[in-house]
Amino acid sequence: MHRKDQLSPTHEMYLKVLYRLGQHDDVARVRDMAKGLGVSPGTVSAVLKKLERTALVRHDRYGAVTLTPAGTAVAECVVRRFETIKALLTQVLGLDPEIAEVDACMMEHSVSPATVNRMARMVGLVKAGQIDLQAFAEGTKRSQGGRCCECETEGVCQAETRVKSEFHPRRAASSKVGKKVCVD
Amino acid sequence: MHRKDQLSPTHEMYLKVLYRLGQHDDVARVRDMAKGLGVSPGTVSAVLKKLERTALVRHDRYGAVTLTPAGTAVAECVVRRFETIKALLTQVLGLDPEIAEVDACMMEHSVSPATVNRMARMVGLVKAGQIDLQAFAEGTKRSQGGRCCECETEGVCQAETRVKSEFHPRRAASSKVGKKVCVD
DNA sequence: GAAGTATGTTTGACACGACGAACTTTTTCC
DNA sequence: GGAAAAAGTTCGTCGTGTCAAACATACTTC
Repeated sequence: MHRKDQLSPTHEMYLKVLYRLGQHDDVARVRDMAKGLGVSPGTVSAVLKKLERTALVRHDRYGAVTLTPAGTAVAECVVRRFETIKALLTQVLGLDPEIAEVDACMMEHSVSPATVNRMARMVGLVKAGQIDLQAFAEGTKRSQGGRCCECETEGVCQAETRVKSEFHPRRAASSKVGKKVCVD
Repeated sequence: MHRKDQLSPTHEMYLKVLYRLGQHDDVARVRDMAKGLGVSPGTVSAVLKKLERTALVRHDRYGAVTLTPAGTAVAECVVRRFETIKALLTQVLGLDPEIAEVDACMMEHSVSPATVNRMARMVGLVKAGQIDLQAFAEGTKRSQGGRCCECETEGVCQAETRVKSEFHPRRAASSKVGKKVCVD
């Protein structure tokens, strides 16, 4: 499904987590990445090998993991996309930050540049008060609840939200928060 | 990566394509699905088998493929999500429909119900003229171009847009439209 | 400095979603 | 109604991303 000339969402996540770890701690290690990604250390080892082959990370055997300049550039792209999407979801659509993070984390890997760009501009204008969201803010209290609010069909809907793991909202420390069923 | 209790994006796409085919033609066949999904007939056969086991589709050997009521419900959920996201992207963010479709098709499988709900409401208010996007509409002409407009870093950015296949914008009949590099 | 614990790596296995090629059925059309 | 073409299925294979378990290395601590 994914193209050879492009990083997979998975690989982008590895870079992003590495980037975030670099901001918090001095050195990142396999263990930290595994924790941040909700994945086993063995898996991290394997993926790191590929990322090293493409010169996006440097990995001292049994030692520290660091981003190369190229890897950093990619990670920054991903983080920037994430922040923009999250800002749109929270500041324009008024979503709960937790939900916004999960959604943004899924979108950040494949959303088009044009879309991110528009999102950023929209956020900017809203923040600058040039677009008035008063009408939207009203009546936002409801529809936050636990049911599937998006569709009217009866039957099962796949929609679901989950607890986020430290840096990887999409990989839920194996605990789902709410399974929702279309009943309205 | 995907959970047992939830359909994978792939399976949702199969259902969606089947749904769309059902609207256009009388009966859907493997060939049509393969075409619509940009995938080989063998792959369709295999996936259909799984979808049949979970009672989402009915498939007469060497014959027609149809959605069960449960499958229809899921497909309708997906289509509804798609339409809502696309509407937000085009009508609120002013994106080109082609781009909006590609992006919406990627988001439709994992966006949370809460988010879709907010999107729908936002679209509604904008359409009803209760939110004024005049400020946004101005200055929208630029930033549509061929460069990576979302990030300032030098180096390579994974951002890319592609031609959509008939029903599956994400699986581009193997032709990329533009590879973009962060140069700004 | 040796033991015990933390961390990392390797290996073998698995499910998924995809392909191509060989084969089978169905359809078409002289 | 039989041959040729089109459609569908099956089979073997592949790459990805994952795990658990066995093994290797590094770090602590006495």
